[in-house]
Amino acid sequence: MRQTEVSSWQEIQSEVLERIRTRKWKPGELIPNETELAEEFGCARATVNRALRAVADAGLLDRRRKAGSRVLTLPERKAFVSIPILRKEIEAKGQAYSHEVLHSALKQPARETLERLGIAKGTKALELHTLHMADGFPYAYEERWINTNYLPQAANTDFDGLSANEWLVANAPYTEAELSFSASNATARQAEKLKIEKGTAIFNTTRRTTQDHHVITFVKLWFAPGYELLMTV
Amino acid sequence: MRQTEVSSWQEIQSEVLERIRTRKWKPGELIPNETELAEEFGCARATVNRALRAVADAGLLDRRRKAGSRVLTLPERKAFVSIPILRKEIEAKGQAYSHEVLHSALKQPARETLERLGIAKGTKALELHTLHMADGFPYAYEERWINTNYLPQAANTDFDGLSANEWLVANAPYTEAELSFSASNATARQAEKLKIEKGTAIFNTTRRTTQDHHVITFVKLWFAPGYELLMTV
DNA sequence: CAGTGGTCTAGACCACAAG
DNA sequence: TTGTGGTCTAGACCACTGG
Repeated sequence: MRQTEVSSWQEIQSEVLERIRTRKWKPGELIPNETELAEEFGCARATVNRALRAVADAGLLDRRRKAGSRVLTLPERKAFVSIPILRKEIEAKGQAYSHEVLHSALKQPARETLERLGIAKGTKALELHTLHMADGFPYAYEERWINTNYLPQAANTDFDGLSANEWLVANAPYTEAELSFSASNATARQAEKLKIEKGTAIFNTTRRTTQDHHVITFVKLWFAPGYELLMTV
Repeated sequence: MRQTEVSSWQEIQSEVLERIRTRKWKPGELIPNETELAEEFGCARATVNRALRAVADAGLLDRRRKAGSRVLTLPERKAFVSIPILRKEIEAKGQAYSHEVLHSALKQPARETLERLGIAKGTKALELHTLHMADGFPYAYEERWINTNYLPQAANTDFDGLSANEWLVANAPYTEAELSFSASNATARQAEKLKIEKGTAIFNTTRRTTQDHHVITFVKLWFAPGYELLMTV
């Protein structure tokens, strides 16, 4: 028979997952320590360590020095989500991407926005309103603020060619991001931009990215009806 | 050249992130190989490997045997999302959780549901409608199907005490899950359950979990207005 | 204080894919 | 064919924290 060609830490990981799944190791229970498992599997402790770390990262084990590894009672499985670049997302559907900058101004933001950008009162920032389109139809409407105190070069950039979304990804890699997703009824203004009826349910995203505690940008997105965010675990 | 005197893999990771951020290593560029970096940092190759693996996991590097490690042009940063247990989510807000099973029946699902559950025509499954409440107010309305062919014990379980959500987490750990999020206008029925006005925008989730390719459950959730899904990177 | 996981090392061999 | 990352090992010391 053909060997399954998996590295040993992955095989150990599978075995561990299996024991948790089948309740051989019950929720709340301590599992054998790394040394014991290394003996059982006939491998180095480092290999067991790698396997258990992976299982713990998946949210199924609680690992503590001295206390050992315990099977979690209510595992919080974690999913990966990638922050989308709209152009790619649209092109992945086989549609043509385009965008239009509807508004661009360097101005003093309202107090709420000042706080979100973490800048002082009296400071200016770049405000952008952009409509993203798929095959010419409105796909998402975006309202964005860019912290030009931290990113002065953004003030002199033309976002008609490359969208702010992509320009930032390429020129101001963030270290942290906060995302939120919600639903709301389209306001008259949003409805007009997206060419839909007022009150239609739309999917919203807000995102704030920072670099070493300096806010880079704060953006709100409203998606045209039918939008669906998918992810797998 | 002067050694950079970093010791742990995390410090190396920071240094690598810094070099990517400051464009010392530009997007699309090949970075030195592991052996060279190990020399520069004065550590073992395994330590560099661990650091680079972490950076690659974060979506910033493309690592290939023989080809080397390359800085990605458009990094797709990945966020962790944990699949929520509604009770915990509500309690975390300092509110009291309760739920009510509005409907429970073992019956033959419609064709569409049969497919989603991956079961044969003529088979029965458990249908549940549940209202989740926070401080007595509707929080989310749930429509769920449980694959009782694979999980026969679910048919004899009373979900009035422990919600199906938690019972499944505790009794049928899944190996894979598919999630989707969207927005919609409340239908008359949904509005009635959530005690809101028809047409109000609500946040929807659907989830399908499987265990070794056997579908465990398929569930749709409609959240009361104001719900927000948060995540950080 | 002592047991457990966290990390590092130096060296080795392997798997993969670019040229 | 051969360079690069992927992994394993045996042993060591460290860091945290439970008892």
